[in-house]
Amino acid sequence: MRTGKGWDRFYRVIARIPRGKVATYSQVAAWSGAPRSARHVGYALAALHATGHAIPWQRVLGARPRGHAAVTIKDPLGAALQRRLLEREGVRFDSRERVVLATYGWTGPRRRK
DNA sequence: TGGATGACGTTCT
DNA sequence: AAGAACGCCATCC
Repeated sequence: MRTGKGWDRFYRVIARIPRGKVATYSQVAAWSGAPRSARHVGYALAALHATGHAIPWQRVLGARPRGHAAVTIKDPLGAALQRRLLEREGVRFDSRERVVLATYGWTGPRRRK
């Protein structure tokens, strides 16, 4: 991608999110070492379109109150795709189109063992 | 070089 | 409770 390595940190964390689990933009930012840069995680993911990536972008959602997360992609088609991809791997959305992090949230990268 | 831009998040109305 | 207003800050142009 034409944006530089600044976003590789985000991609590295996102690439480790297990299938069937999700993380929020702010969590990815924090686990990448840039705790105030949640926006840039989304910005970095938007840039993936051109790269022929292998990043599980669909596993990153926007934070919501009470331990929930939701799709925040503005483009309706992209949003529908994200939800479809997640449901395909077992993530369930509630009646308000939100995901319960207690069930599907990734707990973050493990410290070296 | 500086201002605009956002797949965000929190606080204030 | 819903929506507007900010704060954030790497990248773009």
